[in-house]
Amino acid sequence: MDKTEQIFKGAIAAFIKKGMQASTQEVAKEAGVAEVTLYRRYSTKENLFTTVLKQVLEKKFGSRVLEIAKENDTELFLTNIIEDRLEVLVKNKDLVRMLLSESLRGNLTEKINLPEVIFSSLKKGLECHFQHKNQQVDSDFYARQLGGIFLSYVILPNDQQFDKLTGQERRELAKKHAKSVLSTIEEI
Amino acid sequence: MDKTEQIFKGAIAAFIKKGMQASTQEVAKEAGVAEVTLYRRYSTKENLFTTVLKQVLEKKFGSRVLEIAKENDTELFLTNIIEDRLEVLVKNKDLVRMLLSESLRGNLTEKINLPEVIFSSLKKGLECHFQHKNQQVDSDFYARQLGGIFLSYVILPNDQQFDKLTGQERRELAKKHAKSVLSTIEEI
DNA sequence: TAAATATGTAAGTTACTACTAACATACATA
DNA sequence: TATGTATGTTAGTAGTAACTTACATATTTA
Repeated sequence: MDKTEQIFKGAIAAFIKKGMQASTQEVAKEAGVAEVTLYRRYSTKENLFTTVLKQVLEKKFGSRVLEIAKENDTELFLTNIIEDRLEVLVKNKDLVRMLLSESLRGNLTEKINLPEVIFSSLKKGLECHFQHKNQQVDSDFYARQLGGIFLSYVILPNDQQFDKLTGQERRELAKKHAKSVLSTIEEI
Repeated sequence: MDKTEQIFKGAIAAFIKKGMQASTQEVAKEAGVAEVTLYRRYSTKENLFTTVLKQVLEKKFGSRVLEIAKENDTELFLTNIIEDRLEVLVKNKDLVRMLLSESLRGNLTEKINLPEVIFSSLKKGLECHFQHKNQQVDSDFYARQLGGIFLSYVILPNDQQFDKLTGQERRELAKKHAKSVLSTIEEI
């Protein structure tokens, strides 16, 4: 019965449904809390959302990228990162879509600007991996390539639901994408 | 001084700035037209926007995909399609971002749902191309791959502005992406 | 137990916005 | 010239939403 948790869950639910346009009334209702409580705690609607989203972003999308980057085999590294991030993003598809939508509108501050966060995190991972290998690559290009893969599964219509694939199938899909990225790296 | 054109331009300007949340007042101001004129012509704000956007979408994003698909060499076909669509999308980046944002929110009807439009148009192009070549490929997968490339340039931050590349540089970039896609096709 | 703190209720303020109505004016056409 | 049509101006309606205030009640803490 932690009020804070109630508010967080309510805010996220409302946010997923309507984005930042969700009214404080709706948030209060979802949370089972008085509207004025939200204002006493967070002062403004905007502050409420950014506070909540910042925390959720860390919790749900907390980056394992740097850890994965330690893998020495590049194809394996790419496969792992694709598999890992794709799983997280697709699992939280509705939330991700709202975050993207609001980011595109410029409503979200830097720390919760999802494209920014995704891109820079991937870039760091790539830099880390290839530094280990003493290999020079255009990390911007490959971060973009990876980011594009993730975006495509979240934004483009997907009939053959990623969710419904078995672990094995997902791994193969990730590997396929990894090879595609790798092919351009080896070009250099 | 065509009023219709004024209204279209004003509506698009307002839409780019604020999305469907743009008020009719703002549209009227941008267009240099009385607010009530909008209602007399389009009845509702929603109708105004969908009418305007549908037309703009056709005019600016009119698909050359099928034409390009006739190219017999697959690498060339991919390079051409990537170069062509990337140019159009990046040139209209602000508009595209708003369209994506609204599509993600589910505010736009089918005909102007940009992810849908992009994906299905790419898919058709791929099917057309490979049918000519009597080759069987997973067009869903490759349409997704191409779509991901486009999305990455519109959504992800890009410091080395695509806009500022020369024609030659763009072509090389497109070719690089094309080869990446091709590498997974040849896997089969 | 007493005081401080967190919450709920209810009402209100202010500002915005989609949309309408009434009337006036400009312009083209018959 | 007379009439219809497109537009502008102004005012208004009704609904919504962010945020505030005042007061009552519950819960925690000292």
